[in-house]
Amino acid sequence: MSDAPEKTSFVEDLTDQSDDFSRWYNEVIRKAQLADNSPVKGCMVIRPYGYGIWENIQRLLDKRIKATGHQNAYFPLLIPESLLQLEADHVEGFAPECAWVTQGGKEPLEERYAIRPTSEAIIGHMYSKWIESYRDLPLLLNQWANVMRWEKRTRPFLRTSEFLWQEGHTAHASEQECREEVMRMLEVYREFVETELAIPVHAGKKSDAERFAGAEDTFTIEALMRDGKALQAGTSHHLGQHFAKVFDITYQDETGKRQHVWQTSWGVSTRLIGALVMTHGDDAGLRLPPNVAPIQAVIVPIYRKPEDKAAVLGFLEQIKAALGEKVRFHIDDRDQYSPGWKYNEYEMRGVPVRLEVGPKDVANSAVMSVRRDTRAKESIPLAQLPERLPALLAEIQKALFDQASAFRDEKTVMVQDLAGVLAHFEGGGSGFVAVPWDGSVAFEAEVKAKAGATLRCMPLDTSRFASLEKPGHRVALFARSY
RNA sequence: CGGGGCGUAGCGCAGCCCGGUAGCGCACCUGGUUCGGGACCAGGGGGUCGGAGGUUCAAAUCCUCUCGCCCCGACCA
Repeated sequence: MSDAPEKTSFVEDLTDQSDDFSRWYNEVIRKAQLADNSPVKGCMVIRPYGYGIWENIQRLLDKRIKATGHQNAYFPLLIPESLLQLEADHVEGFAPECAWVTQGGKEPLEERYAIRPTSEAIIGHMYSKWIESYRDLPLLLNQWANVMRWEKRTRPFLRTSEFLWQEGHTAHASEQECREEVMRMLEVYREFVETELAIPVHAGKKSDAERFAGAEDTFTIEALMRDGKALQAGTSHHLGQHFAKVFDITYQDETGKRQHVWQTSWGVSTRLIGALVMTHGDDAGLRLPPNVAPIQAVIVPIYRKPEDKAAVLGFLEQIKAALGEKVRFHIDDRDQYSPGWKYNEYEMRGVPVRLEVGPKDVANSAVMSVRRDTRAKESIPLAQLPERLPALLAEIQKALFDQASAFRDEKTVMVQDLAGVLAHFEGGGSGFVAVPWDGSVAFEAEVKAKAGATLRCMPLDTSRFASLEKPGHRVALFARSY
């Protein structure tokens, strides 16, 4: 082992990231069994391992959504066309990518239904019935659901025709309260994504050009993938009173006056799984952050002789008892695969820690742990395992975040003007380019036309961009993106 | 939706140009030996060539249409 030639990858048959990042991405998703293509265009099947990540995302985010006062509910999949059309910008934004139900059984429908591309319309309609008094506000609902957008170009997790997400929809009595909610949920997303997914993000405001269809303001968290492209990882929208006016969502205030509510909506989707893959993955495959990894530690028993097998399997019982519910572990005792095969398999699937248990370990009453991220080995005495393993997982979680942060910072450059932005991208640069921006639409359009990069956001935290401060300007981050 | 590429066994590919009804590697099954970084030997199963139509005595191979996937672009979580 230690005297063997240093290999950067033990995995065969996986394209290197540097050779073809897209291909690497598709292969990892397929080989790690996160998802598979289905017979329906742009629709993937999320396999148990991929869905396990989603379940962990759901669990950890749902806790935060509830902790901030929201309740879950469920609204219908189908939205009558007339409802969707009420908000002009909204329908203009989404109609081109709606799938329509036009027939029920053998009868054509009187009015066609859109398969929801998002639920503002149907929820707005219901809110108008439920909200009467200031005492009914704020109304804070969230739903976990699937939505469908007829995308021209799809990619597993990043852009699928059908995807899973949560969408929060809230109604408030005042604009200020509404804006506070928008920022509160943006912060929930930022904290969640950085803490649980170990993905550093820039939280900021979208430009008018990049805003959500029908929103007054859109805020976003922007992550950076290993290939230098940005990915919008979550959004929080200030909807103002647009939807309230068209859906007639009003309440009587303390003085008996009729007022329109102020609304927000916010969501993250299964795209986060794609972000996870592209933020942490390496040439050997996935590297999952322990907090969301379906399997945090895989135990590989090793034995040769029958008496070794009995001893090892007996020792595994002690390990199981010691670990209990402390970590999500899996014992791979399949006989048809060699230990070496299993090492490679679980590294490719991104399991954070591998625990090797062979005769030597049994003799020492210890297990040999190997980190996925660094391949660092450490023998852990059984007695210390219940303490040491969770600590090790926490170290890996932090290491992945630190590594991604360092990469992101290294790939964030500062320039002073439009020429600087163009020079960066035309010179083959990638990543984020921070620049003082006066709000000029022409500036934004030129970057898009010449460099293929868009304004990802105007970061809220500009502390790191102090050198770009300029009167009448805001710092803007440009990047090529997914 | 525009440009390009590709659909042959579960996966990766060859065969197609010069029609004669499929082959390789891995995977899979059985038996045995193995097992601390993708083990080895022997035996075995599996496809009618994305789909539809056409040309032909004969089509994976030629023609038309269609569906899907990948890459680049425009649009978007």
